[in-house]
Amino acid sequence: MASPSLTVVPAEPGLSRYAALAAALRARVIAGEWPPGSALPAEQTLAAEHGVALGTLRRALELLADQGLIERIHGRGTFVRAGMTTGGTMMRFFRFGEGTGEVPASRIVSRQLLVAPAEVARRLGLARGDTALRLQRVRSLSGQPCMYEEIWLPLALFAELAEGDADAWGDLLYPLFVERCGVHVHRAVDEISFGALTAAQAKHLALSAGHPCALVTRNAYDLAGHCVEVRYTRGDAHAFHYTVTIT
Amino acid sequence: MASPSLTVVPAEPGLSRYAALAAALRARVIAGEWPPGSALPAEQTLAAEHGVALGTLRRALELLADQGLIERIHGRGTFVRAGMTTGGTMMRFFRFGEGTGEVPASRIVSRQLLVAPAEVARRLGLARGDTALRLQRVRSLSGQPCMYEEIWLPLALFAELAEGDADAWGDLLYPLFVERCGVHVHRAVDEISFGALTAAQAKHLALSAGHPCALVTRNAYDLAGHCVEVRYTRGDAHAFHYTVTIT
DNA sequence: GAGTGGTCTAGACCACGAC
DNA sequence: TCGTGGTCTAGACCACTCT
Repeated sequence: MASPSLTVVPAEPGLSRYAALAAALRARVIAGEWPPGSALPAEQTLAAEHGVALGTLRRALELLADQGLIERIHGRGTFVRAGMTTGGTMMRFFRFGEGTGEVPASRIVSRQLLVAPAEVARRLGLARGDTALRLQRVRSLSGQPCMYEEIWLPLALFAELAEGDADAWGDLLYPLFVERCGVHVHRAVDEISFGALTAAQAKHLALSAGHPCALVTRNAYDLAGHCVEVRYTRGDAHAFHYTVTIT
Repeated sequence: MASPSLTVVPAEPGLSRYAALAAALRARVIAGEWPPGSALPAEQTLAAEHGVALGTLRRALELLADQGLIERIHGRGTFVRAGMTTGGTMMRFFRFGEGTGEVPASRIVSRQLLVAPAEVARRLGLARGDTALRLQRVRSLSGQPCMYEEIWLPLALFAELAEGDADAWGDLLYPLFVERCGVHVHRAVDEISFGALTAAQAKHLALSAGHPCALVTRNAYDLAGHCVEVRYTRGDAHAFHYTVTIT
């Protein structure tokens, strides 16, 4: 591997030094020079490598930390964020039971290789006619089904999940994605809307067909910004609640 | 008025100098020393006043800017944020028409002085039995009603709005709050949930009773953090949409 | 104690806005 | 041209973590 940028930052036009530096460091992270969870070199080292003062380097790292790319821990070091391991919970959108932080149990009810529908293909960045892995699962709290999910995964990354015992996957998918496929979900965009359950969906949730539901359509992205998962989560609309602070 | 803090920041225990400074400046802003929309003194001045280096003072101001209390404009100065004048639109939660940035027309359908229900009193911080001003209004786009709102205002601040011609208020309330009552809405917390329209509500929206609706319950706060408005906004659940980014 | 990030300082210079 | 905030530097010292 060629030595990184051992010289002065090229002073991009219209960009401050630290902003250009941050972009350069972001590129090095995305290129995999420091994998998720690993530590970056010390500030002094990075500052010397890029030929800037410590303060400028720190500004750049603060930017990346604000953007969620890295995490700085006093006394330990600067680390590439490992991704949303448990942070992406859909429970943020629903109020079931007593609202404890309990992780809902997961049961895979279907796993198929299918041609991705147009909308899914668009979201995943697949070509028309490409196949993808579709999972359907029910999530339950205290034995009560509360969410029904349809999950689409590109085969190029998740072929590993097409086989083997899905019952052994556990209740959380994102840690599984990391362990089995090396995929780190780094950011997700959730679109909320309301609709009605089909008969099939309702059955899984022990509700009646046509019952109102909240639908969360999630696009999940990796470090490089590629969409790695499309997920449709449905739950009883009456259990939906979400809080937003406007400033 | 006593001279502010002309001496060194007292180095609060467990707080960095700039954090303590930010707290001190925040207190001065909330006390009204610099009203919303007005400019703070220059960095050099403030740094001298508080006996810190420029860099430290800047750190404090950056904190307050991140928190949305002040706004820094290169070449012009540092200003106390004037509040959400148009930024608080409920249209962020709905998809009506072609999704233009159009401001919905407002029609006040009722204005009454009523004893605040328990929940409203709690949210507004009123005593049991206190009266409040209740507005009901319909908001329309291209003549089509799309949102129905019930708005509760504490009389102590909004007595001015209990009289006069409400038809002359215009389509936005927050600018009216500033002009007529000197109340700046600085922050709002919106809780989203789902329900069904009562017959009365449905009538205003040209829908049928029991139609599914999205309900946005807003608490609006002023600079000092006091709740100055409670608002219940209802709209057709099928028009609801909202996007959240998770990191 | 060695190594990490966090704070604070002092000063130079640049970029922007208003007059 | 002047006053404002924004950038960059260089260095000292503090606070936290690990061993």
